[in-house]
Amino acid sequence: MPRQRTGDTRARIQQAALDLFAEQGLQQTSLRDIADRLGVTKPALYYHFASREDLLNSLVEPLIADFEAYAAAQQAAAPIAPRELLGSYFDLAYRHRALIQLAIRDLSVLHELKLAERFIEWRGALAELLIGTNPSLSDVVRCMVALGGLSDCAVMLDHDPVSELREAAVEAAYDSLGRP
Amino acid sequence: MPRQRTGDTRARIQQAALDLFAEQGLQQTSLRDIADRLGVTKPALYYHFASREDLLNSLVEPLIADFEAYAAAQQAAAPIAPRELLGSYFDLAYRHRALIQLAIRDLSVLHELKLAERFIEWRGALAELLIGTNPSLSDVVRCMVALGGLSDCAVMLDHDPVSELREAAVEAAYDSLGRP
DNA sequence: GTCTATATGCGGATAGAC
DNA sequence: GTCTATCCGCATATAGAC
Repeated sequence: MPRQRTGDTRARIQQAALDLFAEQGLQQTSLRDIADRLGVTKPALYYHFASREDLLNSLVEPLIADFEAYAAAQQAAAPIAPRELLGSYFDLAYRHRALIQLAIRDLSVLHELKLAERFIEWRGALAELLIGTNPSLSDVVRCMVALGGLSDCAVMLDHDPVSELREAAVEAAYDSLGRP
Repeated sequence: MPRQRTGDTRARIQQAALDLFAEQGLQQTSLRDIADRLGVTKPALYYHFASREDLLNSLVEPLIADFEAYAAAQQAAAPIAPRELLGSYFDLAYRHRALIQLAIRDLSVLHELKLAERFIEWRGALAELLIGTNPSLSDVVRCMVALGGLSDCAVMLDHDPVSELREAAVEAAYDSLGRP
């Protein structure tokens, strides 16, 4: 098949960046690495992105939008059955597993992209839907085990069949909540 | 109080390094940062450590030794009641929470320190004690939620009273295993 | 859109004086 | 034990030709 006509360079840069980040980490990947992978020179990248940070932001924007919308939707739909919330949270994490894997592998990404506070916000909102506004220490612990476990599984076991993985993860997370 | 007489510079460097790593991440902390914090110059550090890597290794050695000994001891003592294993694993993680926090915040630390394979080994050994040698996907998932949740709690909720935290975390982890 | 050439700064690391 | 001075390499980023 023929190469696409034009305008795909920006997207190719983004894909090369994601690939390299996954292979060797974000901090360890320079603009030179990205340019080399594409067979162009560094300055070429600056035609498509104003700076390294600009490139990074363009990669994370979709995730931010999706998480933001998800948190808002869940809050609007409250109260929700725990199992349902856990399931949709698994789906969300699975959908963005590539970037989350990156963030897990190198959490300082969160700081570099100023995502840390947002993540805490989103997580807090979900936790409130699960365990209310005045949780005991035990509630907080169970919630952390449940939500943390879900994203861990979605990200680290993604070579297994999704549907089975989802079911097993939701079940384990639900059990960790300790409901009778 | 008077400054300590001598010989504490090495330890002061290590402490400054740990503080800065916790504040701004390992990759983002240069030898210059460390030297500045102590009010000395970079070359001074090289009198006490052969290289940056040498400094890093000196920080992680105690953790390695402790984990190695723990994994061996647990394997030797098999079979162990799950609750007991989860509890002692919590204690281990809590004991080393400063460094684990670092590793969690920036997993590439594990690669930089060649700790990744060891961690997988240790975790695998513990998992085997919990779920045997031929686990189903559901077993693997539950085990990941349980062990991951324990260390998450030990590290991220360490401002709460330890004994209560430990009890709650072990209980949540045990429940996530789904034993009847 | 992509190139060559270059500016500028910071990283780890060493030599050698005090 | 700590300093000043310095080397080297690689990072991001820009100027200006094609």
